[in-house]
Amino acid sequence: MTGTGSGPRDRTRTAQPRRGRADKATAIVQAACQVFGRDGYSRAGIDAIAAQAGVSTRTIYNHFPGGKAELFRSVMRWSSERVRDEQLAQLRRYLDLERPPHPADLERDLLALARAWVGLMTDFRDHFALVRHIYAEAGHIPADVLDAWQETGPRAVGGEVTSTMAALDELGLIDVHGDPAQATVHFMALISAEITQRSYWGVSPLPQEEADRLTAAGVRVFLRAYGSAG
Amino acid sequence: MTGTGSGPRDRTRTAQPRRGRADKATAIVQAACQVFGRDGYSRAGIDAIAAQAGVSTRTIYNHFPGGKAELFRSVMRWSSERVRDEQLAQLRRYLDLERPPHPADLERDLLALARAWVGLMTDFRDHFALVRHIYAEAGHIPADVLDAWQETGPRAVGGEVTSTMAALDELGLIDVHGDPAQATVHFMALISAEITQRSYWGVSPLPQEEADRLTAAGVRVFLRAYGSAG
DNA sequence: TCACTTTTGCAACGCTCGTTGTATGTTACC
DNA sequence: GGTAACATACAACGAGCGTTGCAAAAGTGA
Repeated sequence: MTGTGSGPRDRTRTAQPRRGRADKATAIVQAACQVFGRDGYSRAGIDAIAAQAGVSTRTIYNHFPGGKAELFRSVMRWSSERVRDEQLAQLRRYLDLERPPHPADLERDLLALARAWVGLMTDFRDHFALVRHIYAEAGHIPADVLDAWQETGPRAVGGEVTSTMAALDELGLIDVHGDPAQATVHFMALISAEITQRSYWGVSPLPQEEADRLTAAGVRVFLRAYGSAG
Repeated sequence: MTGTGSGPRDRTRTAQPRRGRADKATAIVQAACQVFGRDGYSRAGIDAIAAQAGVSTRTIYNHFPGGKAELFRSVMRWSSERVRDEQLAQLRRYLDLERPPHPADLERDLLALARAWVGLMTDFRDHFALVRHIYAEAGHIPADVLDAWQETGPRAVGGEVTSTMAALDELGLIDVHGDPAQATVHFMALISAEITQRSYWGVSPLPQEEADRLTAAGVRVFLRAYGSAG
């Protein structure tokens, strides 16, 4: 059927809605984030990404001459920077060290931060799905790409949280037992562990109130272990 | 070289070492566990699995008529049962509820269990790599297969640990604050969170002493939060 | 030694998919 | 309005891979 030999003649079909031209790149990256997050690198097809972006296959190669690999790298950078900025914004919003919280308000603020972060898991579901694929396929991603991603993404956020933990320790609001970095990891683990487990790592999301309950429990446990009285 | 047209004539090559015949099936599953864990479902090739198992491609299809999909399901079952049995064995070894620990020995026993479990992560590296792929590709695995896996694997272990937590609570050794399942999740998260993070989810393993230190820290934090005094 | 099962090598099919070239159509800018 | 940059449709190539059939070879057991 492909060889009817009709040639480029019957191009009568009246143009799909053509938009701008520079934002195509971001549309492609955004669509690629969805498809890579859903299917992973190997399973994800260029055609699927093109369809999702409302763009022709050829356009992808025009914007990303490196093909699938370059596109994936771009998605990693774009998505992790976006989420990192959002996470840091929430951190500064709920734990502004210029105006440290009253001891009585510490749990409230930590809980607000935790809820905001857990909310980001559903707001940026594609991103976290992509992250799962990244860790699963870490052995097939060039080391420098992996390192650069870790540096600008998770490690940047972790560093900021660690600074915050250290500051809270200085203020006597918590007791990090000499290791603010460890307190950071434990905090993040406690607020997300049960949710990620119960929701199949985000595959089947939990009702809001249930997620809130589990988050609050994590914060309480953190404070039992790291509260200044503990 | 394959297309010399010589036909099946020059079969002079003197037979590779032929072994038994029934254990080929387990050899295939074991090899498939390695390859699936390393490469994931899509990337893993039947040829690679056959080579790893020291078996011809055709033999795989003789043992698993369902092809790649059936083989993957068999690997999921086989691997998770193996690890589950090992985890349960360690649990009963270090926390035998027939002979509950002295309060003074609780931390020692919890730490021993935690270290044993963390050790399994390296002993069964292929399995945990496979698990990462399972979670990343959960959307592409039939729901019943996923559920059956969860049931016989993680949930079985979690249930046993939860029973243990409840029993320790009854004995006044810890205080689960009314939710032993939550204590279980938090325990597992705390003992493994920093290790999985620092070791790139197991891609670049940590030195033994470092892993021990982080595990011990996790256990201490757990006891600060869930100790009967807390 | 002789049937019978299992394993193997090999070729081939069919399909998917990444990638590229090219001619045509469309949009933006001056 | 004309020109240059950008997008699209289409076709095609090539490689990889899952899968199957088949006949030779090797092991197994009486």
